[in-house]
Amino acid sequence: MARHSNRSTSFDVAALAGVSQSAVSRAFTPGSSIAEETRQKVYEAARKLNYVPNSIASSLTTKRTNIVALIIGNMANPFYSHVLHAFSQKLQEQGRQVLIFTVDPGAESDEAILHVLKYQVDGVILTAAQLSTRMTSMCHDRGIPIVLFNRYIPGSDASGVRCDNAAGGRLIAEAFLAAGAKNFAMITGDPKGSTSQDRVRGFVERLQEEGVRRSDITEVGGQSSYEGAFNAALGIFRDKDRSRPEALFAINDIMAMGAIDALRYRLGLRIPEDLMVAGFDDIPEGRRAPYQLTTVRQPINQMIDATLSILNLDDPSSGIEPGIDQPISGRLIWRNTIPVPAGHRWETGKEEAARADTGSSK
Amino acid sequence: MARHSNRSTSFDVAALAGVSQSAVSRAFTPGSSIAEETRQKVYEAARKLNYVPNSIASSLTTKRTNIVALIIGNMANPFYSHVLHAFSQKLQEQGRQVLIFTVDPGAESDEAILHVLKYQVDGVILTAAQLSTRMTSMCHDRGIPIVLFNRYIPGSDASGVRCDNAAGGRLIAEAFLAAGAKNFAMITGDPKGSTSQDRVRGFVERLQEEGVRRSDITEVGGQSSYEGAFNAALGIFRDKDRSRPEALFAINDIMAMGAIDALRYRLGLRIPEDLMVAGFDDIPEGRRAPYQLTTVRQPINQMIDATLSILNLDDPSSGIEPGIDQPISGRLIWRNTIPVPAGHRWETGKEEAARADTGSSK
DNA sequence: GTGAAAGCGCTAACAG
DNA sequence: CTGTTAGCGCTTTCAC
Repeated sequence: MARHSNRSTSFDVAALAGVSQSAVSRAFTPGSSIAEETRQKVYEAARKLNYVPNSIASSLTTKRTNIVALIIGNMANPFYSHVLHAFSQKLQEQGRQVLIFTVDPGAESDEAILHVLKYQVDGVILTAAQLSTRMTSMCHDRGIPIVLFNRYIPGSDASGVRCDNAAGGRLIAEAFLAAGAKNFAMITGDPKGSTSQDRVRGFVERLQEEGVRRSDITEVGGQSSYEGAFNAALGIFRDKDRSRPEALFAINDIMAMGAIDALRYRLGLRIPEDLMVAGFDDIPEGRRAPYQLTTVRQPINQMIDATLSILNLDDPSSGIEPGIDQPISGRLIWRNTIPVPAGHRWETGKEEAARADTGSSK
Repeated sequence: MARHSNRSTSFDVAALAGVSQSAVSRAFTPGSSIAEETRQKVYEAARKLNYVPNSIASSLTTKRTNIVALIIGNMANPFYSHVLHAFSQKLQEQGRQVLIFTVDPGAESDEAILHVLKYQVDGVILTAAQLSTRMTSMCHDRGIPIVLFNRYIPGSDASGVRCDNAAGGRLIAEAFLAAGAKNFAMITGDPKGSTSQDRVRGFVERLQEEGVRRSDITEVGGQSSYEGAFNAALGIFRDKDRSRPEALFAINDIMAMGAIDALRYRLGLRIPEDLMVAGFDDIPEGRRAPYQLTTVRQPINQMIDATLSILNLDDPSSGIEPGIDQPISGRLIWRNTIPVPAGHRWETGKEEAARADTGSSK
């Protein structure tokens, strides 16, 4: 049987129901004026023919595909697979679907954008990937709203939604300081990405305010991955020349997990006794028993809502706002990879609180 | 600025280039007969106008959207996020994109299919979700190929690609037996899913062949999730009435990880000394230092290739094959959660071998 | 409330 | 090789 043999159209349904084709269209368009009686006739005919409206065809006239492109640069980091899941769910609830575009981590997504454009998507969300200003303006020109999730292009007119990464970096520095650390190490992510840069910057700034010298802060790249951080950690702590850091900040949780495993299983270090560690993101994986990671929570649901609201999918006539970029602040979640300083009263990151804004958004 | 203000069409390009509109169409259609010179003229005009062909419009005539629907029921299991990533990458290489449909784990995906149909996708891949035979035949009727990934509907005409789960279950049983276990426990997944059922069946069958009584095999549901298995493990091993199992089979790796953490961190058990554990899937996460999970590797790249080949996206005229269902066998990856039986020569699951077919498919 | 008719942006014969 | 001409399946005026 050849494909597309019997895909029935609104004309077929119209014929069967004894109405005009436009009546069929109306029957399936919420809010259009049609008598309940005719609508039922149409529905019955449609059911008989297994008719499903062709939304591709309708988008030709409506100029809306109900498809949102999600460009994602690092599916290996669970943080982003949770983000993807959350977006997909929320969008589905509004009758839209996510079209995925994967790009290599750290790669330019300019080429991807070109493909995105072909599909006439209603909006695009870009996460964990680079993008040139030229591309954002191409989207703007065609009236396609684009928002950078957890990323921004300095000096661009593209909107961005992100956690206040610099402030988060400061929070971690603060925690280390309170716990008495004097020597520090960082495992950084994508050196070109603003996310990693900002976290690093905040962290270092806060440390420097307390008189820590930059030379007392070791810095190694971990490629934003578990494996990369695993090796990076080995590199830092094997090096006998340096005085051993007492505190390690991995700029995201998945790297913190990799570092912790390397430290424990390869180097036999105890955490936090021998070394304190912190991450960033607060992915559910970091909350698990072996890690109990102290971290900064990204307010993911808030960020997603903000993204969707900037996209403003419901009102295509609204036009594109000039880029807005309001960082949302995260908060420190205190678990077990930094010793609680004596006499210090920290907000605890116990599970009651932990559920507040994270994970599934349902 | 209102959206869709200036999306230029092939007519605009044609006018600027001084050719007919069909020439523009040809210029962007690989393999169509057009003079190199005119093609260049068209390209130049297109560039000036920022023209990108509207693939939605073209699909109206070609009957191909270059979109493949992926219905996914359990994004929380890393196995499936790896699967998603792999599909997306491979499909992208062929110039196609993945449209995501998330359904609640274990839920019927019948409603999702209805939405899929609207988008006129070229094919659908269904993973970790239930589907009625009625829906598969609806797809068949309209000539949309559908393949069930790691799932099958007994007695259905839908094609399926899966690991030989029953055989895999037997492999685990075999390993436990070789290591001298006498009492067993299982943590199962979605009770309605064939995947969990088959793994359990193979496991139990093999055990029974060796004279193990069904009553010596404890069975608890773990909801296919880390957390579910964490709690399930606690339930099994807290119960003082039962003689404590010596071997625990979690029917997927993510549950094995949850169980291991519960056992170690809550109950203080050592693995494999106090209890041996095995999983299924061979997700990269299970290879990490804290787990070193003995498991059955799903030949994910083979499975993906098989799926794509059944979908046969390149040849829409071919018609849909009557359901085929050829399980691909997985192999046991021996790591550290089952003690290696003395004198037994097992194929080791060291990393050289581990890279053979798994993870990124690049 | 309903039908007729004109497109949406593109591809696919069909002549030339 | 190139232009002309029909549509693809649907939405949307516009009369009635």
